[in-house]
Amino acid sequence: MRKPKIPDAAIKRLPVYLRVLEEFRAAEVPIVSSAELAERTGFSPEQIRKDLAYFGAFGTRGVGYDTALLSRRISRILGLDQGVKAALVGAGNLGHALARYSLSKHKDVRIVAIFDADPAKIGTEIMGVTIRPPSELVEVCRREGVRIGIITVPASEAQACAELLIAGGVEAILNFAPAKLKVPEGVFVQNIDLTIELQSLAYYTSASQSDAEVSRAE
Amino acid sequence: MRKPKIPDAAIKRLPVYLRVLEEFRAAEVPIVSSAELAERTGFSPEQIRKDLAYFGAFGTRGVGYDTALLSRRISRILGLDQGVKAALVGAGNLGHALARYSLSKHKDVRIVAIFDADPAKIGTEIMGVTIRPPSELVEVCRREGVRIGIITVPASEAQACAELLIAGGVEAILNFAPAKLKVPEGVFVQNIDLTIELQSLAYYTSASQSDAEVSRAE
DNA sequence: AATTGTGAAGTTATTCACAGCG
DNA sequence: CGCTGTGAATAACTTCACAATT
Repeated sequence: MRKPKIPDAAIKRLPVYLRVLEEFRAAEVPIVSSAELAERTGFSPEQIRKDLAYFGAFGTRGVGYDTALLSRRISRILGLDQGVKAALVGAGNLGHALARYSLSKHKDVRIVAIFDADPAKIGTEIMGVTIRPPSELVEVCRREGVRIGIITVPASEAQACAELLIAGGVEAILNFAPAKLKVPEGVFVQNIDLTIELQSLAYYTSASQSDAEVSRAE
Repeated sequence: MRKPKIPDAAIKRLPVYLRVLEEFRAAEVPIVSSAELAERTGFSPEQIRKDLAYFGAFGTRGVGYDTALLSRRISRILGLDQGVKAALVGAGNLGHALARYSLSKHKDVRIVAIFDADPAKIGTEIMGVTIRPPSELVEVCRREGVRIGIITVPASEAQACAELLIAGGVEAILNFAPAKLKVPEGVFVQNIDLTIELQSLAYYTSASQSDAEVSRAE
């Protein structure tokens, strides 16, 4: 069997298409062209067509894409059609905010378990989900069929949390801790590091460019 | 004035080097090789050398990099050495969490102003920073010399917030709202969209695709 | 007539391989 | 000898241009 090898960048765009398609669907627009999707997503029409073509031919030449059909197809490609269960580890400020945000907004990726080591938090609830001790993590994840882990603990705890999640059967991790996780082959890690985002943004500010220490010209 | 052509991806790695260098410095390690930095950051030694070489020759052949010197140089390249001021717009769950996190952790990028339209929040404080109404945004950002804007408002408000920030002199925006911001040339926007992250992670889970190549973190 | 789907060309980023230097 | 710095090769991704299709 051939390996299609689809760019990670393309996968990241699929949820954007999904969101815009839902907006069109809500507005009862039955068909959209790649040009219209481009207008709303900010990506080029060619890129959109290419991204979709990686997974098959979903459009009709001369017409466009059926919004309802394409939306379903993308959900299916991402594995969202059956619903995906996630576990959150770390109920601090950020974890708490993410849990509330996610639980209120997402239905396709649902946080079904929350873990924290703080005895004061264990037993309390965030939007109906009870906070449990890490000792229950592996068993609960296995029992619930959790596939995505979200790590919002301090950097020093992150690796241990990742290992528990993986032992619990998690295959993809969203890591907010400023730490490089070592994971076995087959586990996907996506890092979101606020410090990195803010510090790299500083570069695009005129302050960093002004006082140019020019190295050596060639 | 023209910019040298350095990959955005390389800029994003600089803060990672900075963090690891600080760890080495804290451990009183005076010199590190690109191989050691690679070990700790997860990037390849060649990539690290190339990234650093974009800005000049900071190492010593046959020896390595002076941790203190390189750390200072990277701070300077990013424009962190003078400190960078940021404004947060939207003091909801996520905004609140980010403000607390950032104010407690970051010294080089500092949130100096927080804005929210909710009258109940205006006048209250988050870690010593008073929440102000959007009507004061432009003037406060100008007066304080704010360079970075962080948007944590609902999608429907995001574009208006971006415009206020830009009117206030902001050149770089970290946008957490699920919306495509239209900004003038010269303004840099970095989007972080939790829905996109979670939905795209679902793809790397066995439920969606049977044979996937994975285990790469970014 | 209009718009998709796609090989080819172009662009950008990463890895290789080794020269250059301490 | 060891490790950096860098042109060359490779790989990854995007854009172009147009044939295919309804």
